[in-house]
Amino acid sequence: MDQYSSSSLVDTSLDLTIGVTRMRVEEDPPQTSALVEELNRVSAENKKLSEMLTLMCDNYNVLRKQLVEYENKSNMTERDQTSPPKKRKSPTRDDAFSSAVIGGASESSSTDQDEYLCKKQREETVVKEKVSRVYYKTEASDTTLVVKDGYQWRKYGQKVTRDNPSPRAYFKCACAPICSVKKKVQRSVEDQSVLVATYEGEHNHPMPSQIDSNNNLNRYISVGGSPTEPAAANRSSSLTAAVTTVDLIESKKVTSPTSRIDFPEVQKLLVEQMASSLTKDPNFTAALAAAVTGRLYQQNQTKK
DNA sequence: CGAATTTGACCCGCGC
DNA sequence: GCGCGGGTCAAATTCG
Repeated sequence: MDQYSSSSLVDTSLDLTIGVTRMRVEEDPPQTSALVEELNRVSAENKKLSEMLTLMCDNYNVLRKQLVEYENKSNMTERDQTSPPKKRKSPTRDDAFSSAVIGGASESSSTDQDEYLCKKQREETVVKEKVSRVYYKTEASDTTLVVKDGYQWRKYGQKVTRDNPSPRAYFKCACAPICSVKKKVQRSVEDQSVLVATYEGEHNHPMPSQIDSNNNLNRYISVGGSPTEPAAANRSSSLTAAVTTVDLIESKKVTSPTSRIDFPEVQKLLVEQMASSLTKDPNFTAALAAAVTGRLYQQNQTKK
């Protein structure tokens, strides 16, 4: 949580004015004023957007605090009730394998007692397992149930469930059985463009995409939990998109910090590339739309 | 040709 | 006990 609140302090400005203003002034005075005006307008807009984003982050933090408090309260009451979890435990060989390895009792013939112990261990691990849900905004036309969260997954099943007409895809972490994290991905009933990913468990290894930091995946800024845990419960899709964009901007900012200072032509090129890649990037447009609609919604709420 | 994905069969918990 | 439904397995298929 603190990690995220710190992210709200991050300078989200696109900083599109870098050196360009000075460059133009020297070259072509008649056009400069218009360009400067345009740049000022864009940076003002940019400033507004970053303010909105900061505001949204703050609001999110407040909401999240409330949610955590609420969850803590409900967990306390759940603990009082001694009834075991109703949901069926995954009776996978992975679980049996892991519990056997942890217990150091592999290759033994399974007696009833062993089975019972395994079952008990399984129950305990399931109770301990972190289950979190993450919403991803995608194109409605995009029929794939692929969520680029930075980790590598292996699909092991797909099912159409009763409560939702769209199929649910089942994934295991590609590092299984070392990492026993699973996720389910299904389109939201309410909004087909929203993918709901349910994560079970925590990764015990770093995110593979961290090595390749320049790819444009839907990377996360961890809001809660461990840094390797991508999911945080009940994150809104708009926020995810906004967060992605902040991340994206930041990554683009650090692409070539030295060339920005030294070479005006490179600066110009960089700015153009940045602008074009941002406008082409669906994540950016989605984040922008989310930020604006969020703000509008907020204004409507305050008016009422 | 090996790895990844698809998909029908199967397993198991739960409600009736 | 039986059927339903969610979850998993594994053979078949596709892909790079």
